[in-house]
Order: sequence, then C-alpha cells, then structure tokens
Amino acid sequence: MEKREKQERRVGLPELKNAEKGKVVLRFAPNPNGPMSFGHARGIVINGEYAKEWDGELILRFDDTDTVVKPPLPHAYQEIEDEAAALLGFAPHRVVIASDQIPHYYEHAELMLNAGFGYVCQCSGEAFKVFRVEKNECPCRPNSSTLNIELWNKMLDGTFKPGDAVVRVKTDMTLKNPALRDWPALRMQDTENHPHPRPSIASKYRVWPLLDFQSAVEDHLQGVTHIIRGKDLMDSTRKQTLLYQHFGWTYPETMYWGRVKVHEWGGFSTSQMRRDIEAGMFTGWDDPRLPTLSALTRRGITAEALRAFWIELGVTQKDISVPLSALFSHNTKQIDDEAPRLSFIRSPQSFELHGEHPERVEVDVHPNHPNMGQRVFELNGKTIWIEQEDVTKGNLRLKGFADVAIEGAIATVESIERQDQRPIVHWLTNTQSKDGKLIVAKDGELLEFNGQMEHHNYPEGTMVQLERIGYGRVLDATTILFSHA
RNA sequence: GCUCGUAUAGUGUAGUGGCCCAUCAUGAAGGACUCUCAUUCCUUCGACCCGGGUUCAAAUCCCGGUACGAGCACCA
Repeated sequence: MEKREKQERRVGLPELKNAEKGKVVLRFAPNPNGPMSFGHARGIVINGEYAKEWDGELILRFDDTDTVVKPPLPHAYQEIEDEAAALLGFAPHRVVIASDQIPHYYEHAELMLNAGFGYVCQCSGEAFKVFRVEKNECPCRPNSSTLNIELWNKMLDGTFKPGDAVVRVKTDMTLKNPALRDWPALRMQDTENHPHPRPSIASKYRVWPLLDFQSAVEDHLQGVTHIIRGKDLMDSTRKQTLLYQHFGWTYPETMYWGRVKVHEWGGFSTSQMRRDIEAGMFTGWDDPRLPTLSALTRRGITAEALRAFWIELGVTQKDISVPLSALFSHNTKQIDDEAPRLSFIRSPQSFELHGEHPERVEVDVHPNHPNMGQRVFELNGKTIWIEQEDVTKGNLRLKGFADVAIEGAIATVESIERQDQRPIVHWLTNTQSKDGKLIVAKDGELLEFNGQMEHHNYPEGTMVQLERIGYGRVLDATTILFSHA
C-alpha cells in the first residue's frame, strides 16, 4: 500500500456531527440582564459560523425568565440584537423571547403532569435537598395526575405563593448523578413586587419555567438541531435528555467549550458589572476598562478580529486562559493596512528650530501606501514638539525630516540627509498640531495623557496608528482612545 | 462529599493506532526591509501531566494516580 499523503492541518471549526446542508438550526441564548461581554461573543461567533457553513439558521433567543435574581434590562434586547448582527455580519434568522412563550411552557407542563412524568412538589428546597442527597423519593412524588393538576392550578391562580410549590420532572432518585434527580422545571415568582420589565409581560404570570425546562421545550419548538454551549451546561444536557425521553423527542446534537479567562481581566460577572455601572464606577457599558463587547468595539476591535480569535480557539472542552495580545494580533492584521499614521507627542517639549531647512516637509499618510496621500508640515513657525523622553537621548533624527542637535530649547538642523545612527523620533510642528489627549485603559485604570495631537480630519471611529505608540480610535479631533500596541 | 469533564511548546491549537524524533498561530530571541517600538519577510527557541497495561506499533486505546474546571439553586 502506498504511503498516505501527509494529513493536512484542519483549518476552521471542527466538523459538525449529523449535519445536513440547509437543515441546521442553531441558537445563541443570552439573558438580557446586562451588557454582553467578551465571552458572549464566543456563542455568537461559533454558532453563527456553523450556521453560515451549513446554510443553516441561527436563532437569537432571549432567556429572560427570571424577574427576581437576574431581572432583564429593557434596553438590552435591542442592543444585544444589534451587537450580535454586527459581530455575525448578518442578522440572526429568528429572534425568540422566552417571556413571550410562557403559554407554550404551561402547555408542556400540563402535558407532563397529565402523563405522569412530572409532579407538583410542595417540599421546601432544603427538605428536597435531603431527599436528593439520600436518594429518597419525596412525599409529593406519588401524587395522582388529578391531584397534580389541582395543585398546578393553585400555583397558577396564586393560592400558592412563591416557595410553596414547584413542578418537578420525574427522573429517578437513585440516579448516580445527584444533579439529575427529579429536577425542578417551573417555579413561582413574586411578579407583583418584581414585575417583568417588559410592559407586555409585567405581572401577567406567577409561574415561570426554569432554564432547563424552558430551554428544552423551546429548542424542540424551534427545531434546533445542534446546541453548542459551555461545558458548565453538560448536566443540563443530561437533564434535558431525560425530559426529551419522556416526551418522545430526540435531543439535538451537542458540543461544548470550556471556560475562558483573559489574563488581563480575570473574572467578571454580568451581574457584578451591571451593579458597578449602575453605581457609577464606570462611564457605561462601553467603558474601555470593561470586557464588554461594546467597550471592545469602542476601542476599535473589529468584528473580523473577534471572529478570527474565537474560531482559532475552536470548541475544545479545555479551560483556557488567554492573553489579550492574542486578540490584538488579529486586530492588527485587520486594521494596519488601512490605518493612517498620525503623530502624538506625549509630554511635549518645545524647541526653536535653527539651521537651514526647507519651508515644508511631506510625510506619507501610510508608509506602504503612498497613494493614501501626504501629511504636510509647514516649518515657518519654527517651533517644534518632541517627546520629553526622547529629548534625553541627545541628538536626534526627526523622522522624515532632518538630523538635529539638541541644546537647551534649541534644535539645530545639522543635515537633511541621514548622516548617522542617532535615534529616529517622531515630532510635530507648532502649526500642525494642537493640545490633545490620549486615553488609555490599563490595569483597570483610565489614564489620560496630554500632549500635542497632529491635525487631522478623520471622523469619529477611524482607526489610526500613532507612530511609535500603537493603534487607537479617533474620538474627536483632539482625542484618541488607545486600542493596543 | 457525590457526579461530570479536560489534560500536546510561555499562550492557544492540529492530530482519533503506523504519515509525528508531532501541525499552525501567537510569543520570545536574532536577522532582512523600512527615516515608527508598525506592517511584511527569513531564521531560531520551545510540548505529547505521571505510572502501569493492550499492541509488531500509542500523543492517539484501557486502568490507576495527579492537577485543573464544572454541576449538585424555587439563577441563566
């Protein structure tokens, strides 16, 4: 037998099992209780890429079924939808809001109660915990369907109060995995004091499905074929599979990814971020110190870079910790070719320009693309700015202009041509610059560097490269938000 | 405690019994180009958690150990 060709390195995402072109349905299901963070991007990107690859559909589903512990934020729905579309490069094919689907969940709960694979449990959480740990059945378990429906109606009409009763899925109390034993499917919430923030829902329902039940039923209703999510939801898959067996449904194909930590950020929870923003610790969801999607966008991280980043990490179940530089290197590739060069002088020192020199100097806007034009520096004013740190280096080469000798507050032109190996530094003329500001988010702090900003007419949002500093995003004529080196 | 999962260079990733003295990217170091500490290009560095077993052959399969992570909420 001939030696096989050396197997090529697989590129892109791993193969989707049991997938049929044009028939794949995936979903991304965030809770609209706060800003979408960096981590949410993984769900959007991975599911979106698979949908694209298989000509399938991507559903954006809002899992907004908790009004007390994780109350949704009214404006989050639209913001998440917009951000997802921007990140995907296309709009989600369907948008589903769980709180609109409550009647469907009730219907399936009743089906479950009538068929006898679910029951209303009046034990307290603590009491049930004991049964679960000791593998004993709770006294409510053998109740008849008739009684269960009766109790269910007491949940619905408010005879029962939150905490009095829950609906459980009957599995098996002797299951090895304690998490799977008769798990809770629906509970009551005090929507009088904690109304759902969507006006059309508000205090309309007392009984609400829990994630595992809601998600399971909804996936079936929507015809989801593949679920790709964090491995923290592995037991959810197992719970839901048991429910699917009861209903006689087939559970979707599932894939998991592990936990991702970013060196520079550590752990941020959505709830905590939301509290901190509301407490005024940050300027908003897009505060550059935060690991939110909007902050990254504001810093100039492109959708393409985010996509490339998450695709590169793939869908392994390994828990990983990545440096921000991994994301930045993707971003540099995306923006460098189009980023105009600009100078910004930190801690500027002014010098009087002496010696013979031309009246003006022209420098390329982009060294690799002369067709992007020239930056013109008029030297009539004869005052130039140099960074304080550079001044200490002795004689300097002013980039694109001349060799100068530094003495006191005077810079004397020694040669227009480069004559030796003196350090090359960036500089600005008095006439071509004004007071400006560079904002840098570093180690959880927002640092502001004042200095001389080169004149430019770039609109807000333009990604520029500050020579010898790094990339940044234009906020206005005199302010740039530092992105990365 | 019970249950589940994962372990390949600094970081991330490919690899599903012989193509592997292990892929690619990133990083670091050096160099070329360049009047930016940018971009581009070249070179170098660097890894299969440990111990058993199965097999002619193991990064790949099995068992044990260790480490790390997750679930066991009337949160998502």
